[in-house]
Formats: sequence, structure tokens, C-alpha cells
Amino acid sequence: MENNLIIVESPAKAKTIKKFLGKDFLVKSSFGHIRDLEKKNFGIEIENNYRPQYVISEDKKKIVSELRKSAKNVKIIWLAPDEDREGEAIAWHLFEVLKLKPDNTKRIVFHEITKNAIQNAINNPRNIDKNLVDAQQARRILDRMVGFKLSPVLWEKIKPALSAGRVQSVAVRLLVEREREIIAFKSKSAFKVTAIFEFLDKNNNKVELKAELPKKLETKEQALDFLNKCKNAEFEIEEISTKPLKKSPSPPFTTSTLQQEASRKLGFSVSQTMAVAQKLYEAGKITYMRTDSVNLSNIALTLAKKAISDKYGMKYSKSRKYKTKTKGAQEAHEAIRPTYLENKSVSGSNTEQRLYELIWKRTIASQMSDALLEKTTVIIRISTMEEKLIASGEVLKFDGFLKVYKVSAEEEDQETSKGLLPPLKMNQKLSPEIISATEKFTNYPPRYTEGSLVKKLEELGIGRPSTYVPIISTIQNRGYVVKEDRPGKEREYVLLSLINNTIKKETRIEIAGVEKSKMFPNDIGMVVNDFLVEHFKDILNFNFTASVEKEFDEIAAGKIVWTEMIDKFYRAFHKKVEKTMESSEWSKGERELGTDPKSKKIVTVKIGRYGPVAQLGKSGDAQKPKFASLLKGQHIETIILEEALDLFKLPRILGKYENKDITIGVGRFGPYVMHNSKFYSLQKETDDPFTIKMGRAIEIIEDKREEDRKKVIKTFEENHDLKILKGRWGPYISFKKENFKIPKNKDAKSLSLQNCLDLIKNRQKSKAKTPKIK
DNA sequence: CAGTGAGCGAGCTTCCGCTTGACTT
Repeated sequence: MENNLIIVESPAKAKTIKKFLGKDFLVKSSFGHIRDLEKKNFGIEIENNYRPQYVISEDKKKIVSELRKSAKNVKIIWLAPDEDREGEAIAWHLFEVLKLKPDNTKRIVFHEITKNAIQNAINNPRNIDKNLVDAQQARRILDRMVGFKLSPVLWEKIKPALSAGRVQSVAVRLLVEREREIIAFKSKSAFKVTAIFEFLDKNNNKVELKAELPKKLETKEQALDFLNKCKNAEFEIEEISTKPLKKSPSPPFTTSTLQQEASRKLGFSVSQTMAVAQKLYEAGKITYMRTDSVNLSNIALTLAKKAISDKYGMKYSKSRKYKTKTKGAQEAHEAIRPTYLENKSVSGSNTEQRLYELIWKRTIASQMSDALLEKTTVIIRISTMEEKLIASGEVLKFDGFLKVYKVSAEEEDQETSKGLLPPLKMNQKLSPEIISATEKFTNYPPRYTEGSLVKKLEELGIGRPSTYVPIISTIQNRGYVVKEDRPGKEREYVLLSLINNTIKKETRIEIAGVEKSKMFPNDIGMVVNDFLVEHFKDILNFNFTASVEKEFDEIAAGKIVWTEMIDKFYRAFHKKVEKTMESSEWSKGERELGTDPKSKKIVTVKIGRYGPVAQLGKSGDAQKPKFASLLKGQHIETIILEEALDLFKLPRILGKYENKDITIGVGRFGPYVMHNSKFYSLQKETDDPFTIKMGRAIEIIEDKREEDRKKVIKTFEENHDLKILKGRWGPYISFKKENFKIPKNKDAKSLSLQNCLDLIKNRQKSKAKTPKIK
């Protein structure tokens, strides 16, 4: 029987620690927090000096009782959660819930999981830091107050089941404000001049030199004027200069930078990255994946140095220490790094291997030498004017860290690929092959991706590594935002080119504004945001978290008492909640678009009971107003009168097919063709419900019929309700509008009717057995 | 695949941070 019990948060950590400790230590995990505020009745006794009502979480009851049992059988209990605010609170809750005694309970912390670090921690125990715990309680209680007082205001004033919170509401605000910037953005165009010179080098090889005019020309006239002056001009090299350039590696990964890079380089979503990282962590292949620290342990530094000199040579190695700059970082862990830096790759699924390799490269690169480059700039004189053309190129002199890790382009602006320049001489004469002036449009500010949103939140000190994934899913689940692709629009641009002293004018078409996996605010997100910003400005302020964090720090330092801080906050906050409940209007984001020329009625758009809707006429009028839902892609903020009027033209009857009406309409699942009371979806990109013709409608119907025929794998004469069909996840049984899985080891084609019926019966039985929780 | 804000009105929704399962139609 062991004499010691160590409790940590994570089972994977427990497993690792166990290896370093002798038989006398029992190592267990609490699986994170074990208690939380009661959900019913607010969980805070306002009248009793904000006394928190803690309850053991349903899914932790079993763990708590196990821990209680273990604690009884040992002499000393070591509480070893992380050394940050939340970790301290976990230790304190454990102390309270397990009814531990001060004389045989010790609080220890370690920053890396090594035998030495753990031994060192055990030799230097301390008591639970109650001030730090109080800071956490204040954080928890403030979040509950904000969330559980604000959300009901939204239910009352906008729509049921909405939510607001210190973190999520600011995340939505960022997206809404960016969207408005984009809506208001006016694109300007200017002309970019590039020249290509061709000449023969000393080996008589044809070489090209590409040069640019550093400033853009504002108008087409200026561009034409410039090209005209280039006619019969002489071009000559005026200056060649080189200067050395240095590039340094990025720090090793934190949760947020890993999420961004995995998204950019591997195309992973934020949640996918975390799921894969969790697997690697559980397998002992990487360190903990939820961290805000860029710090590497001394062991890691030594391992990195050895791995780099073994693989690439000593001159590639350079030990570096990185400092965390992020606001509010708690740094309870190391940066995310491979546990064994000598392993460049690992076994596992394809995604695991790729993510591991990314982590390995980034970690190793962070401990490598700078890359050294030489940048050459060539200035070309034009005989007919003052302006100069500039060509530049880069040569890599020493690759350094670039040997393993290419820095990914932060923003897309990589127009000129900088390569080697051909050998050139001072005063060398050049003759242009082509000089062109291309019309370029300024771009609106970029929409957020999941990763860039996380980055922004982190910069503002909002949210924690463990919450980035939940934040993103919450704001989507509430319908405030969607992540999606949107097609671009065609745009004309002018291309002027000077070839053989003649100017050619062309108009070309480019696709602009294509969006891939971007976060877009929905109408409801905008309405909720506007409401919150109007009535709860301070909480929606981007600095709100930072300023309360300062107060939490003071609580942790013992300078202020947590109940006093909370009292001050709550009094002011609660007054605002009450005032808003009483006085504010129903908020539906209504916008008037204009008057229908036919009926002379007013057209408005707003959030209706079932989502964004257009309304023709006023609700008080003698004639009841007409309503029509907005289509996907239409928004209250941007829809115009003509588009809204079109909505009232549906549903419309196109004609007859097989003696039945064909009707076009828009329903819950988007635009449809209805025929013989069956629905067929229109193609998202190609079909327009307002203009679709009979022929195309019939085509859609026939296509769907054909597809359905192909889906059928097997039918049975004896029972027409039952079919074996081919679906997205393989074959399945369809029976009276319900679908049933076919076990992987069974061949769908050879199933008999009886087999199928058995499978159905089995599923129904197992379903009945599953007890309903919650 | 329809309805579009109160003329019956129960009982519910909701926060942020720590952790991993169990569950996959």
C-alpha cells in the first residue's frame, strides 16, 4: 500500500509522472475542475456577500469518490495541478471536497515533467495560495454574472435561447465590425507598372530582367502618359547595390500559433488541430497542447542542440530563449514541442504524422541559426523622365533555420517572387520587351478565419488556450456567425501595354473576393451585437477583459478582497440590466428599404420569428402585410429594394409536367422545384429561382430520379418499404423513413430481407436500452 | 419546404475554464 497520493489534472500527465516515482506513490488525476457553480438559481448568493454555491459536476462524481477513497488510505496527499489561477483553484476544491487535513496535505508544482523537477517539487512543498484561489473565484463569478444576467435580457428583447458572455460577445463584435468595414469599403484602383527587359548574357543565353515602378499611377491617363513617354526612351542601369539581410526563426508553438499554422499549412480547422494534438500528447509524443508559453525547458534546449548538430552540423545550431508577450499569459506549461526531439517523424495516422512534423520543424527551427540573404537592388534610368524603374532580387547565402521551416506568408501580398537577378553592369543599356500598366484594385480588410480570430482574441487577452475551440463553436451554434466559402465576383480591369513602341489597350476580367473558410456574421449576430454594444458598452469593450484581469491580479497579490471587487462590479452592472429590461425596445434590426412602386407599400427587412424576413406593408394596415424569408446570402444590412421585391414573387407556378404543376419556391432548405408534392433542390451556384425555365426544372427532376435509381443497391419483392441504399457513409437500410446502419463486416448485397429486419430490431433494442441523461 | 412578435402559455434556454470520454446518423 502506498503512503503518498499525488493528484494532477490530466491522466496522461499522471501516467508520465508515475514512471518517475517509486512504489510509494499513487498518482491520480482529477480530470480538470471537479466542482462548478450550481446552474440553477444562479449559483451565487447575492444577499450573502456573493457566496458561491458549488456543486460537484455530474460527470466527476465517480472520480471524486475514488479520490476520496484513495486519500483515506495514504499518509500524505500532494496536490499538483498547474501553477496558475485555475490550477490553484482545482487544488483548493480538491482540498475542500476531499475533506483533506492541512497537516498531511501539501501543494506542489513543477514546470516540466522530469524526475529532477518532480523530486525538486516534492522537496519544496507549500500551502494553497488562497489569494490566487480567490482571484479564480472572482473570475468565475464575474463570468457567471455576465453570462447569466445578460443572456435572459436577449431572450426577452430579441429571441429565446440566445447567449452573451465576456468572451463570446467580444468575439462576435470583432467579426461584426470587420464585416461592416468590408461593407463600407470603397475599392480604389491604380495602375501598377512593370517592365520586362531581355538581353543576351556573355554566354549568349537569353535572360530576363523584371523591373517595377515603385509608386502606382492613379489614373488611366497618367498610365497612358507614362507609356507614351517610354516610347523611344533609353533605359540604362544607373545603380546596383547589395545589402545583407537576416531572417530569424519564429518561436516554438503555443496553442494559438499551432492552430494558425496548422490551418495555413495543413488546412486543419482549429478543432481538428486540437483533436490531433491531443492524440499525440496522449501517446507521449508531444508536450501539453494547451499552453500560452513559448518557453522551452533546459532539457529541450539540450536535446534540440544535439538533434540539430547531428542532422545538420554545429553551424546550424543556435540556442535561443523566447519570451511570451501575450497579455494575461499564465505560462503553466512549456511551449508545444516533441517530447523526443531526435524523432523527426512518428508513427500514427496521416494527420498525426503531419501535425507532428510541423511541430518538430517549428521547434527545431526555433533553435537554429539565422538565415543570411543578400538583397540586390537595381535602379534603371529612363531617358525621357525623372521616374526610375527598380528591379530587386534576393540570394540565399546561408539557409540556417530555413533548412527545416519555411515561414508561411502571413498575408497574401506576395506579388513579386524575388529570385536571383541576372549579371548586370553599371551603365548597361537595356531595351524593353514589354512595359505594362495593370489596373489593380485595393482590397477590403481580410475577413477572419478561425485561426486569425483566435490570434486576435489572444492579442486582446481574451479567452484561454483551453477555450479557443469552444468559443468558435459557441458563436456558430448560436447562429451568430457561419464559417463558409463564398464565391468571388467578376471584375473588369484595364491592361495597357507597350510592345514595339505601340500601346495596346485591353479590358480583362478577374475574379475578386473569393473567400475560403472564413467567418461571416449572420443578421442575428449583428442585431445581438448592436443591442449589447448599445446597452452594455463597457462589457463589450475590447479592453474589458484586460481591465478585470488587472483586478484579478490585485486579488491574487492580496491587495484587494475579491468580494469587494465583485460587489463594485455587480452593483453597477445589475442596475444596467434592470434598466435595459424595463426601458429598451424589442430589437429586431429593422431597416426600411423603400416603397414598392406597384402597391406603394413600404418594404422593410428585419429579424422575424423564424429568421431574417422581408415585409411588404405595415402591420397596422387594413390589408395584412406580406412576408418572405431572405435567401441564403442575403443580409438585412446589404439587401436592396429590388432584391426584396423579388422575394414576394415566390412561390410561382412554371407550368405542367406529366400533368402536374411545377412550382418554384424557397423553403427551409433553400430554393426548390416542387412537382407531384415532391421536392427537388435547385443547384446552389447555377440556378436562380426567379429566372429558372421549364426545361431546366424538368432536368432537375429527372436528374434526381436518376440519382435515386442509382442509390438503390437492393429491393425486396415481399416488402416495398425496405430498401438497401448507397449513402454518404456506405450502404444502409432504409425502412419507413428511418435509416439503419449495416455492420462493416457484412456485405450489403447479400443481405436477405430477414437479415435486414433483424438488424432493424437489434438497433431498436439497443436504442431503448440507452438511458436518457440530462 | 410553413410560419413571420404576443388574445391559453408550462418550462426551458445562458457563462468561462479545467479535463477526457462516449457517441457518431
